[in-house]
Amino acid sequence: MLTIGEFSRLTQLSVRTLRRYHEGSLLEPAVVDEATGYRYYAVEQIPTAQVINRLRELDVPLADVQRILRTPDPGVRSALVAEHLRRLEAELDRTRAAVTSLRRLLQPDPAPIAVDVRAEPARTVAAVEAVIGTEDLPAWFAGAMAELQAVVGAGVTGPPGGVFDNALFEEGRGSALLYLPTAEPPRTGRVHAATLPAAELAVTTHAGEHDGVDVTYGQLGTWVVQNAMSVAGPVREVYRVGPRDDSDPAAWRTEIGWPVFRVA
Amino acid sequence: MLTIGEFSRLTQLSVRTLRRYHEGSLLEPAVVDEATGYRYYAVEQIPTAQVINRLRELDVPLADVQRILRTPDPGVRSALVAEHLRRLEAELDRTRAAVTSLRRLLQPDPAPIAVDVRAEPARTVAAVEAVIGTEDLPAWFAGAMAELQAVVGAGVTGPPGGVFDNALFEEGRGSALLYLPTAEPPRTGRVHAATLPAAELAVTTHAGEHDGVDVTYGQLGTWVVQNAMSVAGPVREVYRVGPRDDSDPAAWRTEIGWPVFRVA
DNA sequence: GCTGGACCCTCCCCCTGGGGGAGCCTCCAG
DNA sequence: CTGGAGGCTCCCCCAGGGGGAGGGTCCAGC
Repeated sequence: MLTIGEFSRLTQLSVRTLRRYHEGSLLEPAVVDEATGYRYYAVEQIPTAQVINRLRELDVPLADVQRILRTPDPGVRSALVAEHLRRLEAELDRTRAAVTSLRRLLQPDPAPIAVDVRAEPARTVAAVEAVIGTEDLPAWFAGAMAELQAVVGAGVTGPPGGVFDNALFEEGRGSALLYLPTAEPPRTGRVHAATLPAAELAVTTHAGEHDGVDVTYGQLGTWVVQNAMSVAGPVREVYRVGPRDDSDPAAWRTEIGWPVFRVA
Repeated sequence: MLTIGEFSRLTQLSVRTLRRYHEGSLLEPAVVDEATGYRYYAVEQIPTAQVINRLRELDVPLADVQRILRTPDPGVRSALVAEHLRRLEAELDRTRAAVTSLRRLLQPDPAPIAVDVRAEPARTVAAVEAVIGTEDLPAWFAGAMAELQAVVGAGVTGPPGGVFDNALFEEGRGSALLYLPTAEPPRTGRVHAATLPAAELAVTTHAGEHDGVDVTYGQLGTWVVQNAMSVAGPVREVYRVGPRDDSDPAAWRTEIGWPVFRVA
């Protein structure tokens, strides 16, 4: 039997934290003295404590740690852990994107952007739609693009594009639509025909990898406001040159179009 | 002039968060209506808001964000940002270590460890010492090792080793010592002669990359307790085979020794 | 057998960086 | 001129800890 202090030394968990884990029934001491309240731990609990420690280092929420610990089947358990590792990967991607965009934001004189205002007619395309969180957007995007290309195949009549609800950026969750233009939109799996409404668009083109695109968004937003226009509706993107067209990210071109109307 | 809602849409910062940033004078609205309390932002503030947003995505504390924003010199500013990126790198290393050690912890039947108890005589070595946080340990370690090797050179009479205060693990901060055995310890820069006291050591050897070493620590701790011994003093490591001896991490051998005394 | 100091207990408040919601005021388009 | 969208403040909530007060317990050395 180990006192909490000894157990703390053996597990690198602070005494306070061990008490908290007891309280949250994450790691119960083997024995609690009824009279004194003293906690006593067993040597066998050390590996468990270490698992908790490592999972916490991976920022796994305590609730999930509990779930993992309570899972007896090692296969299922490692699946749960793998799930969290995927989350870490996604976070790493976000971090990379933030670094890229920060580099762009902090460079002394940002290149001004060229903005066109043009009327876009309504058109019907093959699309995949979902209500999704920004968190899952990249994964959804990749899947939807693959499905679209598989279904539409050679019938493609132009570059792919997307339509993204403003709520997606404002609240982190919203409707997203990915499309491929084609003459006869099929209806297979998640792919179906969708009509993009006509709109007056303020359009600019983002060059380079997609990670720094939020800076261009900001510039476009600034332009829209400075030109006495208001935003009306979801933003549109057209992937003129993407990873499928050129392996060099510097060659990529993303067209960003914001539906606008003149205020003044 | 933009209302807080419009500004929120253009910067992807929630209205709540913008208000909080105002309160913390991180991002002050260009105009605040005295009568109504309404906040109005200028288009020019969009890039600033974006910088804040990206820095927050990198988990830079608000206080540091403020410091970065208040730094006028772009050179100094990017140095501050680079500092945080280094912090991220360090965190990534920690994450990698946690993943490695977790993999070891979760494998069904962990290999039992072989523990020897042996008396170590006192000896004098060339050492670098510091009181340091676990955070900075890897960087300090690399620097100290390089300095030791440069100073001691060919006079080395054995593998390098380290002595680490228990407080380092218990409280995240403590004294660390790295040494190289040599006949005549020189006194140059941070390198000086130090005497390792004689000790009764419970010794085991950790095989493979250093990342999973905490699991071995736990096993050694378990062994010590189960064999009715108590820990007395800082832990010692000897790097029998390290990155300097073999490029394959699987070949590395770290000897871990815990000063003990028999309780029963 | 006693005693002092190390160790343990609970309880409360603090931190960061947000979110939810109540209750009320203000702006502006129809 | 009026209704609803959108603004305001204030308070409580969350995770996952840390600091410290005030008091009880354990045990090694005398």
